Amino acid sequence: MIQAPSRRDRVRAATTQEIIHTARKLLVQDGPEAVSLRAIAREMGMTAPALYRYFGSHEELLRHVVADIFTELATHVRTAVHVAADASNSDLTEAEVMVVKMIAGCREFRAWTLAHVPEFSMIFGSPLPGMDVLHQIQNDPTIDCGYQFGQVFLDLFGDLFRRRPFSIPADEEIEPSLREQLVRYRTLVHSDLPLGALQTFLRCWVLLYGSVSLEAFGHLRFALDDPAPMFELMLSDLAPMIGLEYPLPASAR
Amino acid sequence: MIQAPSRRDRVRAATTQEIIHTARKLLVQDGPEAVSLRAIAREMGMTAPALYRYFGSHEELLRHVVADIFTELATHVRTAVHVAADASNSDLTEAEVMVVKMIAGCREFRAWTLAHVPEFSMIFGSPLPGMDVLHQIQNDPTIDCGYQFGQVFLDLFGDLFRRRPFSIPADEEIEPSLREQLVRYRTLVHSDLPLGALQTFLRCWVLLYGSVSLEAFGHLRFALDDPAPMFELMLSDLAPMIGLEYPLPASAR
DNA sequence: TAGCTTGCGTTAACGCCGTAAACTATCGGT
DNA sequence: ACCGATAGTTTACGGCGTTAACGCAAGCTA
Repeated sequence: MIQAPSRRDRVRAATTQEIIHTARKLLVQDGPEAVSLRAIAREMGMTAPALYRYFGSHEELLRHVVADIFTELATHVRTAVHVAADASNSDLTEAEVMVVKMIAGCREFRAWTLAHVPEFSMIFGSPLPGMDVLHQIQNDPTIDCGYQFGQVFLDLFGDLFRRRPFSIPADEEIEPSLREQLVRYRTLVHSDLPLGALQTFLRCWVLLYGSVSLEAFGHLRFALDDPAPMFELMLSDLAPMIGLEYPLPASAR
Repeated sequence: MIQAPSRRDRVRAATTQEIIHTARKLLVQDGPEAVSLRAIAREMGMTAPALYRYFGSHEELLRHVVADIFTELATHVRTAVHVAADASNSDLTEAEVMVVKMIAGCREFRAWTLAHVPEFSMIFGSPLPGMDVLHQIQNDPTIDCGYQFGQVFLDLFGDLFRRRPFSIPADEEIEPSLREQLVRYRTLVHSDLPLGALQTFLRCWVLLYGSVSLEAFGHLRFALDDPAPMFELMLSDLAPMIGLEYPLPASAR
């Protein structure tokens, strides 16, 4: 039978989100070092030890913040993809729409990142020590949300491949140790894509992550003030890997 | 006239290096948070305020550590390149040797990184806040050493291009705003390479940085336990951009 | 309705941290 | 022999994560 929400559920559930959002606010306003338990509590009109009712430690709180950021990013990319699909020229084929969606997803990933550098640094910068161990821990929010984010791009990629197949390496062409790992990965994410497609997917991810994080972290500033054109170049590297020409034909823009 | 080294030069010059090395030791042993002034001083049998004789603040000390790491990495890559050249088959042409050197440089960058993840995170992870401002500050060791590191790969790249020219975009094919920035970059680093070569250089840097940092930060672990094959794939993406076939012909390995 | 339990907060305290100020010992040069 | 600089000390302040002990109010139960 269904029970009425207990006091714990009502109050506490609302407050954990408040804490996380306060932490994010501090992160954005004052940088990563400013996200201290005392500062969060101060901002909320509480005292620091009170936060221990909600999180076991400062680090656990941060991991929930990371999870929150991950899901927000995933949502942003997903909705940007849908918006692009809806707004696309209505006489495009389904396959062409997939191309539009793919490009929109990559562009939104970059756009969100540049608009949220502190958050991006938190989830994609140097990992908190002890992150390695997390893969063995159950029920960690970070891991789940990270996978959920990866799934957004993987779904996009899978749809594109099914509707507009492109050339991928055959299983025998894949380096054996990689092939074995791709098999594991495929079962982990319950995908039915061929291994070659997964290999291409990861290659695309390397490109996308590389160019975006380079830009966000300022590691191209030694050469360029505005790395935007480099992102476009990256997209032209990406396109042939998934059977597209780039820049896109005018009809798909 | 030449003066004998004053007491300041003798003692102080030796000790700043000691401090930096102690900081690095703590970084490697106990992680980035463990690099505190008190911990460094403790390790050296001193008290924390003594360190203020050598560095104006904790952050300034960290910037010197970053500079130290940058130069070490640059040295490692440079010597690995030389070693590879010396060890290479003696009946190779000069141009073929350049290929060997290029590959060796990229491999050493990855190898050093994986063997020094904490150091890599420090210099290439999410930037310390205030890094943006540093570009206006003079005499900052971090900036100089960062450029020095970049120069290693740029020299390698330039030599390869001169001895074994590959196809690059013409100036007119480069996106105008990027072209303008490349002109600035070229004068900044005193290079005489064509702009198209510099554009290709930066594209290679995106690829190399992306795959290596992805691996070092564990952002491929959601899919792969051992991302080494992905690095090889990245090299095969890189090779055609600079006119090489990859995997290399047996003679050049 | 009285009393007990539980959830959610407090205060106080411990040992870290970066940093500043005042002080001290030691050494080289005049 | 003294002076000034160098390189360290001690002490102190405020902020940090974390723990322990305590308080209060709402909810359930007898």
